[in-house]
Amino acid sequence: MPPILPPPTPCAADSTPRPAGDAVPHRNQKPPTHRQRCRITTSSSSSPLSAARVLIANDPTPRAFSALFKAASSSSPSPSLGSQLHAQAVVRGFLGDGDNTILSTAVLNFYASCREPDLARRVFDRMARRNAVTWNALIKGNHGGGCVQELGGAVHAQVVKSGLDKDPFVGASLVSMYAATGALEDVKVVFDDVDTLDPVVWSSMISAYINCKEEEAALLTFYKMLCQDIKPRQFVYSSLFAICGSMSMLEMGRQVHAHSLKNITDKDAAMTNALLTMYSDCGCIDDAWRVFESNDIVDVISYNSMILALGQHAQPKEAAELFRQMKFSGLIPDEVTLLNLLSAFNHAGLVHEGLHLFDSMLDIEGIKPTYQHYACVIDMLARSGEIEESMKTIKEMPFEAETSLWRIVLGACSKHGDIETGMKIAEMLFEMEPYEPTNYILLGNICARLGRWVEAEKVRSLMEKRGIDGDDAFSWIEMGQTTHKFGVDDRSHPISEEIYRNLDRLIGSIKAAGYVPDTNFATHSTEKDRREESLRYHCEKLAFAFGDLASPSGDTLRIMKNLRVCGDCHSAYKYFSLVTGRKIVLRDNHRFHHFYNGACSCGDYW
DNA sequence: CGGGGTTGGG
Repeated sequence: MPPILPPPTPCAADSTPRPAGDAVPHRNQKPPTHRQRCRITTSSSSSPLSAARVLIANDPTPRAFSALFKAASSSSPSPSLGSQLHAQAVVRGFLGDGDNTILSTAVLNFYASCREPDLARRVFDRMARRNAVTWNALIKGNHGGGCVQELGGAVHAQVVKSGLDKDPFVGASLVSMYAATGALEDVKVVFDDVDTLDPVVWSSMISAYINCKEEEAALLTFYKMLCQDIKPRQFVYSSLFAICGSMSMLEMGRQVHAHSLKNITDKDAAMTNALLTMYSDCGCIDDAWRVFESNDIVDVISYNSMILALGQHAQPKEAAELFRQMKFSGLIPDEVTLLNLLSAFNHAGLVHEGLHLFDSMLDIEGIKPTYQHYACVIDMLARSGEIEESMKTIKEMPFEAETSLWRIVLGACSKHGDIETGMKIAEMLFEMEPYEPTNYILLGNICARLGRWVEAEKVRSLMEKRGIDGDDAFSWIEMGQTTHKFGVDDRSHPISEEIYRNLDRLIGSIKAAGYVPDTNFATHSTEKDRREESLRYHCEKLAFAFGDLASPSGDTLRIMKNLRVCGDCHSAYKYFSLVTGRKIVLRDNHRFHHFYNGACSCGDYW
């Protein structure tokens, strides 16, 4: 028999001061009525452990057990607490042979939320009767539990046999179960069989497409849903905002925002947070601020999202100020908060502030640095030129460095021309992941920056010999309803000739203003004038030349690039903003650059 | 007793 619940003395999980009004029976109190016994457990769902003590101290009903399991499932479930409760219920004979579908389902659901599919399965097998809810709980235990392939299909077959595949609750669960493993074909089968007039099934279908990286299909599903006259709820809008943000579809994002204002009256933190992030991801930090400030449901994630956004948009001071405001408002920062603030300092090269925060994390904020925090600080040290210090930190940290972290340091070596350390790391990386193109490109860049063109060429030919190809660079810009995409030297655009003419004109005027092409960034050619030529038609320059042509002068241009912006283009953009008087927001794969009046918000540190 | 969403960016 498993141990019974711990005695009601303070323990690690329950040492926090008890909030006023929490249900703790006083010694001289009358025993609670049956009604009260049910209510006690549900009202103290914020503290399952203390609720559990209350329950066991009194005379619990099966119904009370159910409520307790429910409470325990929602807030970071603890498997040990669950199994103890389970044992208590067994002792009382509540899970005997009789009809106890409701309590059994509650137990089942508890194990499911703890990701204990085996235990869940055992409870399920012992149940005398099963209904849609039971099946649903079992399915929930399957995805995320890691045994989906083996069990998922079998469960699905059983569900079909019992005729419950029409049930929208079960359908929604099955959809997300299959989506978790990327089994889109199975998702579609479930979706077609289920009663699709249910809004949640549509919602889970949209999420399924997002999980499987089919963003367009997700949007299409949204349209189909509207055509069926189904009113979207907050869940759907948060998914859509996430899509629009990740794809930088500002126009679409604004439309979905307007749509949500018409359809959603009650506020919802998750939806608003997604909206905030959408505007930030589309380069509109001001709109993100507006959403944040007009939001009266502000939670930790709201602050985290806004601090992240400010960091990405090169506003570390504002991020730090918001962090203070967050603590002042009584919200407790979590590890993501600290990570986002650290990364805000990192983006801006505020090494001193970053190190100070990192060193005081545990003592002042009570948060133990995770691997991510270390990686951020190591990135910060390396990029600011403290490569030795960053190597030391890697050795000292209580985690094993992953290849992505080594790659960051390699990038820093390239930036600071540390060829020795760079070579060492590159060799190690070639061993660990011989087919990762970035490693070759970074090492090639180190050689190129030091003018060692022969060695740079060697790295390139090695890449070719191994059949490795880097990602093609491309940039895109939204104009009204259309997205215009440009590759390097791309001439496929319908008005390509005009674009090239405009770019030549622009380059002429920025050269007159003092722009000098930085040929260090042209690694594809060894002769100097060929190198300059190869820089001239980089995709981000083409995108700007097009945007400048296609929009009224003075408009802000928002341009995206799939890779990190090249140094020469960064310099050219500063001059572009000077000679055209435009504001330019450039999003690369890492952060945002705001160009205005000849300068960039990143202060040339990136 | 039940289903769907948001932050950390690779």
